[in-house]
Formats: sequence, C-alpha cells, structure tokens
Amino acid sequence: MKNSPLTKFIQKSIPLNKIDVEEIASSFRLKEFKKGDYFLKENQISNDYFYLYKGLMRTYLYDLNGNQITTDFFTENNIVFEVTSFFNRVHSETNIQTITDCTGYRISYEELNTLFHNKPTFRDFGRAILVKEFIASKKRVYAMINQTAEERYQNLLVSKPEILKNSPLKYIASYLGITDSTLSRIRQNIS
Amino acid sequence: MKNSPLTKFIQKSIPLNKIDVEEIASSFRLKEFKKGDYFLKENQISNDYFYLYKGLMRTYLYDLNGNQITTDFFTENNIVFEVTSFFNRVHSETNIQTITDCTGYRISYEELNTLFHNKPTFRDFGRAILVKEFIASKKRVYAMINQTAEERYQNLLVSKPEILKNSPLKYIASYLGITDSTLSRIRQNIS
DNA sequence: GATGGCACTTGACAAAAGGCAAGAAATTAA
DNA sequence: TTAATTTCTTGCCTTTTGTCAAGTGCCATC
Repeated sequence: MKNSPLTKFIQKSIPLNKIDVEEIASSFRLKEFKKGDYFLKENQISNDYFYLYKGLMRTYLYDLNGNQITTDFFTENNIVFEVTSFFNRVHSETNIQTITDCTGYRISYEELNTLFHNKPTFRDFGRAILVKEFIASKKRVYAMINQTAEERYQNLLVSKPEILKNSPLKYIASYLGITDSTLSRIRQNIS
Repeated sequence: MKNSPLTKFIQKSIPLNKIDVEEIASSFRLKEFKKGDYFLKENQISNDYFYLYKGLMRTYLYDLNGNQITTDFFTENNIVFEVTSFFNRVHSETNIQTITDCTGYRISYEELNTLFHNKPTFRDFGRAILVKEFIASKKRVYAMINQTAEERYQNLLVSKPEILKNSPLKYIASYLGITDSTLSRIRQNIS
C-alpha cells in the first residue's frame, strides 16, 4: 500500500504523519466496477466511503415526468458517497452509477467511524472532504445563476475534459441544466 | 441561558445531555446587528460561527459586470458562517449582510475548536450543520436544473415566506437566477 | 451484412427569460 | 412635508432555451 494513490490523496488533504497515513490507507480495500454498475441505488443506505482512483461516475435521480436528471459527476481522485444517506443513515433518493470501468478503495460507515475514533486528526480529513464538496456545490449554484449554458459548457470543457470525453451528451446536458438539443447546438456553435 | 433558543437548537440537532448542552451554549455570546450591517465583508476571514435567533441575512458577491448576486439567505434558527473562509482560513470572496435587524449568539473559530476538543460529541453537531447546509445547496442545484423560475418562486413562497416578506425583490430575483423584471412579471402572473 | 437500438443532430416553431427604458410607488432623508 | 432616491412594474423587442419530430450515424449482435 505504500505510496499508493490513496496515501498521496490523504496527505494532500491534511497534514498527517506517514505511519498514521499508512494505517488509515490500509483500512481501505480495493473495489472494482464494470461500466454501468451501480455504486448506490435509490432506497439503499449509502454505506461505502469510496476513493475513486480510476474512472468516472455520475449521480442521478428521476424528475416528476420520469426523466433521469444527472445532478453530479465523480471524477478520478475524489471521494464518492451520498452525503445525506451516508451521514444521516436514511434511504438514498439518488443513484450513483459508473460511466466507465472504475477502480478505487472503499471503507464502510462503521469502519470510517472507528477510524475517526482511533485517529482523531483523521476527522479533519472527513471535514475537509465535506467542505470541498460543499464548496463545489455552491460554485455550481453560482454558475447556474449567472452563466449562460454555453459558458457553463465551456468551463466544463476546460476544468473537467474527462467528463466530456467519456460521458454521453444527455448526461452532460442535464448536468448543465439544459436539453440534449440545446447542448448539441452549443457544440455545433463552438466548432 | 437555560432553555434558551440556542440550547433547544443544539438539542434538536444532536443527542447530548443537558449539562453539556448548557456548557456549550454558554460559550456563545449575544451579538446584535442593525439592518444593513455586515456580518462578513469580502477579503476578511470569516471568524464567527453565529446562531441566528431573530432576523434575516443574505450572502452576495459581485459578478464580472459589477452586479451584486445574492447567492443565499440565512433565516432564523440557522447557523451563519462562510464555509470556505471559516474552515480553510482563507479570505472570503463573499459578503454577508443583514436585511433586517438581527439577534443571535456567536462563538469564534478558536473557541469552536476548543469546544470540539473538550466535548468530542459536539463535533457531531458541527458535522450535522455542515451536512444540512450541503444538502440544501444540492437541492438548490436540482431546483435550478429542472424547475422553471416560477416554480422556484412558488416553492420559496411556501418554504421561506419570511424571505419574501422582508427582502427586496432584486435580492430574491438573483437568488432565483432571474432578473427583477422577470420576477416582477411572475408575481403579477400569480396574483 | 442486415437489423435494431442508442446517441446525436437538425429544423420549425413555441415558450421562457433578458435588456432597456419609462414611469409609478414606496421609502428615506432633508 | 417635500424632495431625492430607491424599488418595483410594465411595454416593446431580442435572445436563449425548450419541444417535438425527423433523420443520420454508429455499434452490437446474431
């Protein structure tokens, strides 16, 4: 496990001595997914705290007309879990599904709490992840308020090109808050 | 301080024995604001963790054209602070300003950390607040994606009428992601 | 290499929202 | 109370985005 991507990820997030990081990282276990597999299905309780090393996932739910709305993507080198369900121990309203094959390291809710208990400074890691995702969500709200769909697309193009490369257009469209047709026209417009 | 709104708020958020709650609540100190006062100005570091007992605040920033964008409101019986700046100890990009006179109880960043240290279970309170705000932000993204401006307005009317009562229309408009003119027309349409 | 099913594009029209400016209404200050 | 300022409304026209439907291209697979 030494020098694994996970230990690097933890060390980048918070200052911790190497011995602790190794011990923490070794509590995580390898997990692999095939393209299209579900990390979480609605009505389940999100129980895995997952470091995504390779691959791409999305989270989606259904609107009142039964259409899938992709509300978020998870890219490499991020933690995947459904906050509401994971921390509040309630049934998830959303699905998390892989878009490509995925590899990473998982730990359960109970194991994470044990870790928080045994390594109090690791709590700061948990908080840092939470804060990071929260900030991302706030930026997304801001973008929805005062950017046009085209600007949002252009920004995504620059900041997360791996999404555009691997995800079907319809997922990206609903993530940007527009229809497939509009996104298709935006693309045409740019090229 | 016994049976103060703050102790009730804490007890509603997490299970804690009365003695601890009293001790925690007594670490907070009363703070009052006049209408229009700033709780936080951009470029400052958010240092107050504030339980808002009475009143209404908003957080705003400037877009590229120099227009104020109100990204969020803080209503009674909520914790007010700027996550990014408060937890990451960086300069805030946003302002938090009162819309009405406000009353509440504050604690500093250092005091909060001391409290987390002395009362480990109180950490769960901190996390619960963070999770709650995060969930609210995600719901907001979802609303921006698949609701019309009118639906978002109607929902706000039901869920947070105190905002509509006390906030100027232009703040609400940018919060909903539309212009004042459009919001004015939506209102007209409804009545 | 035909067939079916997605994924994506495109056209014609409709609906939603914005820009700008004038004016009414309300609030604040003098 | 009056004047000044801000807030809100409204009209006219433009831009953005949506809806629906048809059509193209690309795989998968049998």
